[in-house]
Amino acid sequence: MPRHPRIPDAGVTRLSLYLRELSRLEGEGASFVSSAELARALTLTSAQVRRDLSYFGQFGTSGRGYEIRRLKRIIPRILGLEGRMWRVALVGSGNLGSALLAYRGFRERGFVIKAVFDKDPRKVGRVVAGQRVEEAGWLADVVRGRRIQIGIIAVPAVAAQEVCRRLVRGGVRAILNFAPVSLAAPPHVKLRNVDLSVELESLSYYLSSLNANR
Amino acid sequence: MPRHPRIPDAGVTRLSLYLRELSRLEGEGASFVSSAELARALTLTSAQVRRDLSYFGQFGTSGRGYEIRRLKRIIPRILGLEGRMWRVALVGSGNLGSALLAYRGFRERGFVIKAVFDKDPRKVGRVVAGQRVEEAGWLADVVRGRRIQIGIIAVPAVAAQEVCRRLVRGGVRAILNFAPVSLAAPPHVKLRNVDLSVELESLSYYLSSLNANR
DNA sequence: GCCAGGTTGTGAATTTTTTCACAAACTTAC
DNA sequence: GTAAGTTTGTGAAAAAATTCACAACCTGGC
Ligand SMILES: NC(=O)c1ccc[n+]([C@@H]2O[C@H](COP(=O)([O-])OP(=O)(O)OC[C@H]3O[C@@H](n4cnc5c(N)ncnc54)[C@H](O)[C@@H]3O)[C@@H](O)[C@H]2O)c1
Ligand SMILES: NC(=O)c1ccc[n+]([C@@H]2O[C@H](COP(=O)([O-])OP(=O)(O)OC[C@H]3O[C@@H](n4cnc5c(N)ncnc54)[C@H](O)[C@@H]3O)[C@@H](O)[C@H]2O)c1
Repeated sequence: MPRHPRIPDAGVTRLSLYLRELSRLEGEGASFVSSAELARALTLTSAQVRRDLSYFGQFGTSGRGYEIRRLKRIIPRILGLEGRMWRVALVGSGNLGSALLAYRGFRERGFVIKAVFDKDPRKVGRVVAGQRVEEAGWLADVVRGRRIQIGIIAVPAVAAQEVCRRLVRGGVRAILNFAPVSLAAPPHVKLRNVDLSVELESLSYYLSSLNANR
Repeated sequence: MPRHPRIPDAGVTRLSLYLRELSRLEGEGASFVSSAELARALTLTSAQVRRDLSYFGQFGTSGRGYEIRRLKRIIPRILGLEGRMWRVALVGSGNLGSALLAYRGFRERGFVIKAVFDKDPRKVGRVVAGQRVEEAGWLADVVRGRRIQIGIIAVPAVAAQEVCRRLVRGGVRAILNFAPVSLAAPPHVKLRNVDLSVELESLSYYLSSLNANR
């Protein structure tokens, strides 16, 4: 199987968005979609859509656009979602962790939570959304034992680096971090941060009347 | 007061990260920080740090670096966080909405939730984290009446566009959207999306062995 | 006052990402 | 079969973002 070319980071994100949009279009009964339509729905340019897809092959038909069913098979393949479930560990079953755990959308997209950890003895043993919360002490061993590949960190900032270390020790190769700290991890581990305060602050920047740009 | 220059979108995000990091450094007793240190902590380059800051003025001292207390006053000013609280409406008090509502971090960063809406009669009237959940029917009027500037959408995807419309009608000028749909809003409204499935899928892309790049 | 060491701010160069623009390809209608 | 109308895929151009690299500057020691 061919090695994929270098696509911009933002391009990978857009592939996911195309996939989401394709499902919606299919639900509406459409069978083909043009780059222009897709672009309009996602506020991009049609050239961008075509370029993103062209990194991976030629999937369109001149004069018709892209066959939705075809793209819906191809994009998951590109994203590494085809015919598999990624095994995920969630660390921290507090407010945010519980919301993530209850969310059914992840499974539909190919991610299944195989372990939930907390260090609070009052939470350990509880069953949340069908998952038993486990003692964080054995995190690394459990993660390794269950062949978990992705970790989600939803613990307070002070604990996040230590949790990250344990996840890495357990062998995960990717981490989604919700704690507002910058984590250090070895280069073979892909880190991704979601910081909601940062998102709001960015809105603030654009709101504040001084920055009337855009 | 001078109009700010055009800084890359990612640069705005980094300003928030600098601010976060500065608080940490201050907590450790530091009083100056160099661009190289800041860069190391956030896995950026020192040139990038200097460039980002230089868009807004000259805040450093050759040979010493940046005075932490000074930067901690200046960055909030740039981000529009100085001496004010942004008034926020949260729509949807389900799993995710409740987690957001309970989060104390937003207030510390200058965002205060002034209204919470839900359309489920069983949820309306409940008090979550000190906030009474209100009937979503009057959303636009309430938002306008309380002079709310930012909306957070935490409702199911199918309801998100309608909620967006109402928020806009109520006069918000920025929206943080958690629903996995692409929203349409007038150009004066700044939209920002957080799609956690997209984040996971991006991790999947980098994990999947076909993409050994990076 | 001078020197050694360290760091900024920023033009210029480079790299990355996006957009333009059009030949080639396909579709539909007649 | 042909013509009119679409839309792709992609070189080439443009724009945007990042990095290089260094003069200028500041500090602290002596
Ligand atoms: N709740 C939100 O909406 C929100 C918003 C933005 C950011 N965040 C961030 O997400 C993270 C979690 O937030 P939350 O609101 O769920 O906090 P929370 O306090 O409700 O939950 C944190 C959970 O982590 C557990 N924990 C602490 N240390 C641990 C460890 N070493 N190992 C395992 N578990 C441990 C705690 O027992 C608790 O159950 C925090 O870093 C927070 O800053 C949350
Ligand atoms: N929970 C998560 O971890 C998670 C993760 C990723 C994405 N999301 C997205 O975030 C959104 C919320 O997720 P959730 O898990 O909290 O869902 P949820 O079903 O727990 O909560 C949704 C809430 O919105 C309310 N609601 C529905 N229509 C409404 C309307 N028109 N006006 C006002 N309120 C309305 C419902 O009554 C409910 O209380 C969804 O779009 C979901 O896809 C959630």
